[in-house]
Amino acid sequence: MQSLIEIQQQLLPDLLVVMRKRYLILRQVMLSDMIGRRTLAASLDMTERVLRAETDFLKAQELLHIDAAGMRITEAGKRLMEKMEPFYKTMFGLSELEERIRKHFGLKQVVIVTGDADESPHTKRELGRAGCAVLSKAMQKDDVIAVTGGSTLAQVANQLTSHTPLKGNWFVPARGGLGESLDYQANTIVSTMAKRTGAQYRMLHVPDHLGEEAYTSLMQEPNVREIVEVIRKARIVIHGIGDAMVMARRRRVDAAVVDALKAEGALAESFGYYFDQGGAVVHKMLTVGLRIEDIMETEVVIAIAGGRSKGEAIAAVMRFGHDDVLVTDEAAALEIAAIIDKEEQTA
Amino acid sequence: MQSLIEIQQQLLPDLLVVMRKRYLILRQVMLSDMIGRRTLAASLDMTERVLRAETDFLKAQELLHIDAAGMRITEAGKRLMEKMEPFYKTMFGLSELEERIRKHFGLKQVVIVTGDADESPHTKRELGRAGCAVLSKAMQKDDVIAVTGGSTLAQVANQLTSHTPLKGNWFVPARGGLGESLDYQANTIVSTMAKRTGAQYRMLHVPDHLGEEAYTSLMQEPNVREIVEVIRKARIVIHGIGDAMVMARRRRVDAAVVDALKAEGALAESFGYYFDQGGAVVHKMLTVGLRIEDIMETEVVIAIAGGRSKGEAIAAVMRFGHDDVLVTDEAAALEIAAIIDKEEQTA
DNA sequence: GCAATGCTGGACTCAAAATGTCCCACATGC
DNA sequence: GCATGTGGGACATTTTGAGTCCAGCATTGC
Repeated sequence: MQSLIEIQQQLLPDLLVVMRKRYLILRQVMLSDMIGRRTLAASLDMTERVLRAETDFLKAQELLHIDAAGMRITEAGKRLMEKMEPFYKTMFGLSELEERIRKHFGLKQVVIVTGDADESPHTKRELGRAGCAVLSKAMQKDDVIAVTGGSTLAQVANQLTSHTPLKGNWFVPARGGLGESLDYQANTIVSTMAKRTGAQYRMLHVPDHLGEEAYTSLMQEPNVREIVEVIRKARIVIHGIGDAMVMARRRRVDAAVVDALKAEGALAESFGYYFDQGGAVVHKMLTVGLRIEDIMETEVVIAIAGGRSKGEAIAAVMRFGHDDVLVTDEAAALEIAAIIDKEEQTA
Repeated sequence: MQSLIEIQQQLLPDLLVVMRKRYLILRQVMLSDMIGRRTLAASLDMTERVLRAETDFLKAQELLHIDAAGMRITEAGKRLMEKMEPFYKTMFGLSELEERIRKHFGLKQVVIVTGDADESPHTKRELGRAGCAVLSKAMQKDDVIAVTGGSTLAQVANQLTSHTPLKGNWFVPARGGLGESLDYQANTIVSTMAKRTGAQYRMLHVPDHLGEEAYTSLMQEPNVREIVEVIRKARIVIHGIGDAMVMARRRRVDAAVVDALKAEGALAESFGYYFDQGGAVVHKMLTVGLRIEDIMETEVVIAIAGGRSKGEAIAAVMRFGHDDVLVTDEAAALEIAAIIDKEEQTA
């Protein structure tokens, strides 16, 4: 059964979307006994016209009965609902999760792939693939796309393709270099992405973490300045999310700062900033790269991260509230949902 | 699994059509090893442009590899085909049958509903439903629709509906009265159909079978003449199909004629004519109703009949070659397919 | 019995997607 | 090197989809 769904997903990706839509309409009608089009549209968050097209269809299938008094479900419709019950969760569980998380954080879109990126490399690859799809859709002509480092972003870079090379697009690193391995450096990822899509790119050959003095002098450099200006006006940002402590270690932040982070409850790290549980920035660093105020003005901010262990960190960054799209995996999504649950209970 | 497919067939028949289309493209590409767009379009009976839209999609899904030399299926595509194999028949078996029969008899459309009308009243009802759908789609403004008698047509009549009453349409009986029960009389059916759709109707109060003398004198009658003229210019004809001997008995044809029919190999009866295995008319009767030459000029001829026992008769009438649409059931369709098989083997 | 409300379905407009048609540059095999 | 067949770009046109209103009708509450 699962296998049939997988096949169908490949052959017509929006099958489940349509199916879910029709199912929800039918269910809502069933629960409402008798209901009008406008009321139904409102309760399902659809425009009247779209709903109408669907109800016309369901009527033609004789799953719905429509007359001047309103709509009600037919016997055949009820039977269909019953038969569908056992499939619902496997089929739409993820869509349900996506919608839940999307609404809770006020995002534009949430994409969840099956599995746990912590455990399976396959899931990590799928995560990358999903990220590519989202990014490709967001890209337009002559865009500047700022990219962070990390293994997940590297995964995205390795799978990015473009049918038609758009020379007008620029990939730039969001921040300077970290102490990470070369493969996961923002610079490396940026160059891979550009090469794979036939786009242009610029690198930022500067350490990410700087003292005030170094910062001022670097920003005097014309060629640094120039690229930084490009970075700060990026229309799209795509970034990973990490655990605060893990990242601090990887960045070789000194012990005093680590203690400070701990004290302030830093949970997550993303594009160089540290966030606490409530999504507040607990640690700011002077950077030549993308600053928090740039992010706030970026048109499309895409977060991509997966794995059960990252759930908490992802929730923290989402709460920060300036992301538009979240790409994650099932394990992380379930963690996030649990956090939402807990919060809603105490509230 | 079976059940999931049934659900989908109800909830998204439109998407399954798309799915089949994509499957067939992929299969054809696989079988052809490497093939070009135009060649492929020709072998699949599609226009180049729609095929292109589909191949672009399949390429994006990485199921198809396209380069300057042509297209070939990818590894992922092959795997998909394999995984799909076991589902294909349950999902598209009927579509396949439809297409096969359609092509063989050169019809415009074939519709097959599941089941056997001989055995299950439910299938008979479904047959009627499908007939309604076809008829509704064919009807235009100010059409004249000629209708024959029979239980299947009665079933159609009882389920016909119209969203908007079109006063301009006329339903007329194709032929005069038979010795059948009132419910199955063409006149009765015509009146039901007209009432249910808000259309007009005329009846033909004349016995179907006439001697030459009676014919001539009846045709002198102005009011008979008038309605006969309307009948003969019908744009749509919808008719049932019966077994020749059963119909002859029901019509109380005299023994001599029955023997003649037998001798000539009459197999099927439809709109008052008897057909042999090859679709040739073996018995002509003088009629005030629709004549064979009128049928030949009718724009839309719809045949509707089901049940395993009718398979042979349906095939015979189809071979006659002036039908455009056939609505039948699975059992009859399988019979028809078997007949086609046999014939193709001897050929 | 009547007014008010809520319902569907038709109509219209506008935008977007699908489709039919050509043509060009290019690979490939003869 | 030529003929054939390939994908892909371009563009006009048709079809479809969607937003918005409103008329006509049934039901309900008074």
